[in-house]
Amino acid sequence: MTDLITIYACLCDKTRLRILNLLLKGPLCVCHFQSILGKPQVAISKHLKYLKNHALVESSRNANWVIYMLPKKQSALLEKNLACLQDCVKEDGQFSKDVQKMSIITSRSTCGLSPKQAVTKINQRLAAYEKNTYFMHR
Amino acid sequence: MTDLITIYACLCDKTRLRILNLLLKGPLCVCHFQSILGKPQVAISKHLKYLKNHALVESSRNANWVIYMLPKKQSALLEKNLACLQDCVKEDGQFSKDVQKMSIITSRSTCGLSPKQAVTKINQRLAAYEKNTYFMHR
DNA sequence: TAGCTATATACCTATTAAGGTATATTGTTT
DNA sequence: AAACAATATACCTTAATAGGTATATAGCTA
Repeated sequence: MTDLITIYACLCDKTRLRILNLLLKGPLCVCHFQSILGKPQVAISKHLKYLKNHALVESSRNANWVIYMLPKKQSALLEKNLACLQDCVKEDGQFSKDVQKMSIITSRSTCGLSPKQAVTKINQRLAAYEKNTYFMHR
Repeated sequence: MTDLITIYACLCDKTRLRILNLLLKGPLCVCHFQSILGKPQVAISKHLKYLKNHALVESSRNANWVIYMLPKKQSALLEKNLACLQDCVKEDGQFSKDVQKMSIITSRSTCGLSPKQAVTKINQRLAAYEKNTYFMHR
């Protein structure tokens, strides 16, 4: 549905490119974008809204968090451009560092939480996992 | 030199996409863009300037005409994105029609010109051909 | 030189978007 | 219910861009 022009319009902002590059690795929530990209919450939120309005991302709420992800079924156009994007940034330091940070954040364990908190978190993760929106919070 | 964001910014306008799609087939001058795209001269001129400012096209003057073409040496980024563009529009009616029109215009012969005019034109074409800016005018 | 053709530029208007501050909303926890 | 955490929205300011009209420029022709 989203036409080529709109896709390019979404791609012509650095923050949005970084967001999409991260989403190519998996779902992520707003606060993680914040810490990875180092941008204020409102900036992230507005860019995500922009991407969502143009159908480049989807979101689903999980407790207090809203998880963003690439659309489950993508148009051929979007697929091609995301593949091209991935190819274009693969040697770019900033984009690689973003992905590195992401893997650190999403692999964080529940150590340090109280048992109750840990159970809650793990249950959340399991539920999220089944909804294909797996992610982690401290 | 042109970064990815800038390339996407150039690509997020329909007229510019159509211009680039045509240039993928070969050099073309402003007035031909006008007749193929059906846009006023000033619009074409401004979009070409935009593309040139961002190093997505080059130009060279040939008599009264200014011929635009893709850069002789393109960055890897630009190459990838132009290839992706070509792939993305190959099933789009408008872009195909543009190319069809282009081939009609650029294959136009010198029939109907006075001998002197024809010689002049042909010399121009030869000169242009050697400068890799071959195109045709009535 | 004067007129002509092709192209470019100046200027104006309207729209869009980015970035910021403050506030609202939604869901959770106690 | 109240406080809290994560996210979203309203509103403002500034900048960029598209589109249009009018005019300028560059090169050719007679």
